[in-house]
Amino acid sequence: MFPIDADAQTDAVADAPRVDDQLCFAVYAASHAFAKVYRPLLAELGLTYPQYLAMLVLWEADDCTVKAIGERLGLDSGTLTPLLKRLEAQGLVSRVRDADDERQVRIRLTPAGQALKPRAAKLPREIGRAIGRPLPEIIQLRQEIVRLRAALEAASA
Amino acid sequence: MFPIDADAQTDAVADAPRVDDQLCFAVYAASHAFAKVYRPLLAELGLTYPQYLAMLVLWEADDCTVKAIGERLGLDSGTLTPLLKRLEAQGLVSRVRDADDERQVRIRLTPAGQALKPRAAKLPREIGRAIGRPLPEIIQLRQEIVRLRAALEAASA
DNA sequence: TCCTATTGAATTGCGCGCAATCGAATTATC
DNA sequence: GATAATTCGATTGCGCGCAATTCAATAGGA
Repeated sequence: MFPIDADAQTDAVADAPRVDDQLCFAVYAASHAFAKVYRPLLAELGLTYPQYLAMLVLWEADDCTVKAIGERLGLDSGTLTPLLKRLEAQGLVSRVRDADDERQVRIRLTPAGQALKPRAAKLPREIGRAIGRPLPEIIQLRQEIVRLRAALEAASA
Repeated sequence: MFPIDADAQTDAVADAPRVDDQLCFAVYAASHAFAKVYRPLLAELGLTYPQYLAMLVLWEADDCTVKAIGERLGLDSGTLTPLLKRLEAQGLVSRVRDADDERQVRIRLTPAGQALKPRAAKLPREIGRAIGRPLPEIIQLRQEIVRLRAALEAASA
């Protein structure tokens, strides 16, 4: 028994771990599985999954800078700039340079972006039904994954 | 309290959920956090994270078809074909059409690909230390995430 | 046997995701 | 106030990840 990534491998030391035993792979596969469930539902709103995450941030706190969204989601400008431009092209957000600090670009919801909120709000509950497990369990699982993320981020810092 | 994706939101029905409360986001962020920890370690081996996953499959069972790797990792040919070509370009695998069924392409480790195995085998344990939690906990967490993935895949099928 | 359906890869197109770099704007130092 | 360092965002390049299409090879049925 070794503390191998996350897994229960018990074989000889020189053996490569089995992919199915890896915690990292379990998380990787679960993330893809989530995306696969969300994709068709989000397609009805004209959003991709990362675009949905950005909209979640804005629905919670409108008028953010790109940096603020990036910190919240863990994404950098190389990802967010084109993503936000696509949202702008769809008429869901506006992108204007801040008058006080022209380095910053403020992202604001348009009326169309606001209008999407109630439709999006119905979405997570549908997913919740799909998971089909009691809510307290789900909440606790989320907490443990959040702690896992924190430990990993501490390790890579 | 609603079964919202995965989260503990308690606000009014019309409100969009908060991103931090979402299980899907926790998993998404944890997956990125894993990638960030693995990336510099894998860079020493000249591999990306998905390439590492493909190599794990091959180290466990050499001489696979593209389809077999895809089923194991949940990836399709659009992702795997160029990925495997890059591994071939690095001299880690060979890609040859099966003589019996010329539709299939068999992927085999080269000596260089085999030689990478013991170096890669040391990797997960380093990560395990980074996580810094008792192994039984980790194993149980992995199990729950595997079950979550299964529920999601059942829902999107 | 011929015809059809199916299967396995490859290809194309688009959208992340990140490292590296750049340029403009701001702040700090002198 | 000139200079240097920092900050924010955009850009480029590369590698996934997936949907959709294409093509060759195989399997099945009349």
